[in-house]
Amino acid sequence: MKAKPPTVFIVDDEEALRTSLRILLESIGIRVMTFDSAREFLVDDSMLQPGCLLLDIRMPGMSGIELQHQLNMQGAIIPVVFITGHGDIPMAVEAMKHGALDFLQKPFRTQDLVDRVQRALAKDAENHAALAQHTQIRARLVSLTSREREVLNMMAHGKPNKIMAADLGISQRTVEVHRARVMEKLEVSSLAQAVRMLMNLGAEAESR
Amino acid sequence: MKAKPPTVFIVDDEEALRTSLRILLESIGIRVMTFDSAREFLVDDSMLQPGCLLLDIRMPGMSGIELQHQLNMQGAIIPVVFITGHGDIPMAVEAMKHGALDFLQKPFRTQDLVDRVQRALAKDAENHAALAQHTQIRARLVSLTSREREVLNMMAHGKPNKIMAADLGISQRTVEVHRARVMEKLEVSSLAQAVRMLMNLGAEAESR
DNA sequence: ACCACTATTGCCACTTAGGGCTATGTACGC
DNA sequence: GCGTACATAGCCCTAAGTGGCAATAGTGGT
Repeated sequence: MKAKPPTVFIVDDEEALRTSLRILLESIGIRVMTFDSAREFLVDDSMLQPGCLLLDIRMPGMSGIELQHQLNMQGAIIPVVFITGHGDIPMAVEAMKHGALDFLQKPFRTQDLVDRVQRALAKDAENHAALAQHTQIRARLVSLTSREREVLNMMAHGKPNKIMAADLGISQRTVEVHRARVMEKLEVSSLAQAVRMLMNLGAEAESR
Repeated sequence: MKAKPPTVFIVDDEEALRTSLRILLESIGIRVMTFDSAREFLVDDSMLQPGCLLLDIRMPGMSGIELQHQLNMQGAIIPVVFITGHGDIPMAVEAMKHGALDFLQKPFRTQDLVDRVQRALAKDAENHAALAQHTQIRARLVSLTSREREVLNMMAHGKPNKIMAADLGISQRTVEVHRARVMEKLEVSSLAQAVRMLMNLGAEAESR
């Protein structure tokens, strides 16, 4: 598809830190984009792009924690690494429980930072791969009519056409037609593949 | 099946804390078992029982963190809540990354502790429910012969019997027999159910 | 040697699923 | 009103899966 270069998004109100992080990361060939406030990051569409977020907690206006919650509510999948000089344990624990990938204290060793950025970028690549698959599957599912969805669900539970016909109060032939359309729209050629497609969506939606 | 009462396991070297936690938790009707060292907990089989673990970090001998790693390596599923008076942020972050459910600092409000214990017990109930299901499914899968497993995998990929027969170099009738045995041993009556059973195992095994 | 388990295959009858073709009825938007 | 999308359903025929009955064969253990 499209292999956009991953970018490290840095949100921090201190220009000195932004600059030094930019120099450090660019020196190892990583694209960097900086923001001096959470708002500025939010108005951008950066959270949708591949990359990771290095986020300060204590900032004027919206805090890093608030930004994280905002991103979670928007369903953003970008990995977040907090960097802070004024954190405490409850704050770190809360951030982690809300899905932060890491929580780094200033001052830090550059190698630590680089390691975590790389782990975050790797995680993001995973997320995007999974998301791309889900998006495609969802697109196929929404193209089904409501009747077809009913039939699909019953298929996924192993009901034979005869039973479906009885349950739905329609003829078996009609069920067969719906079933054929379902298979066509989902772009699968066997019931097994259709079930797997559905389970891939359901199972990962539960996880975490 | 067996609804064993959940137990809160407390591992701390300070007797005073053990006692006060015991009194607190037992006062709200929760079973408590205490240990004064990580080793003592490990020799017990408590980590296999339903409940949760309240774990101090700084202890003589094996630290709480080390115990957590040990439990992870043993595949224990018991939720761990750290309680410590001498923690720092990197330690808390590491503990959380390694799957700790929470990380509480002393001194804490009793209500906070109770909340977290209850969340941990709820989480454990979930874990055990999922584990019980997995165990049962695994038991059925191991009862399959290797040939049956081959056929099952091909079934799950939607291959028709004719193709399986060709791939395996055997007659179609034989494939049908294996297929029938698979369905019987898995205690399912449709291909869809068999696929769902397999996916339940695979998908959750990947997650986290 | 005998038994248990597995794998193998054939025959037959019955049930299901799938594809092609055609056709009716309804709802919606232009 | 007309075209489109959707649901409905019949007929015919082929392909695939299921279940019962019977039989051969190799492997491993008692």
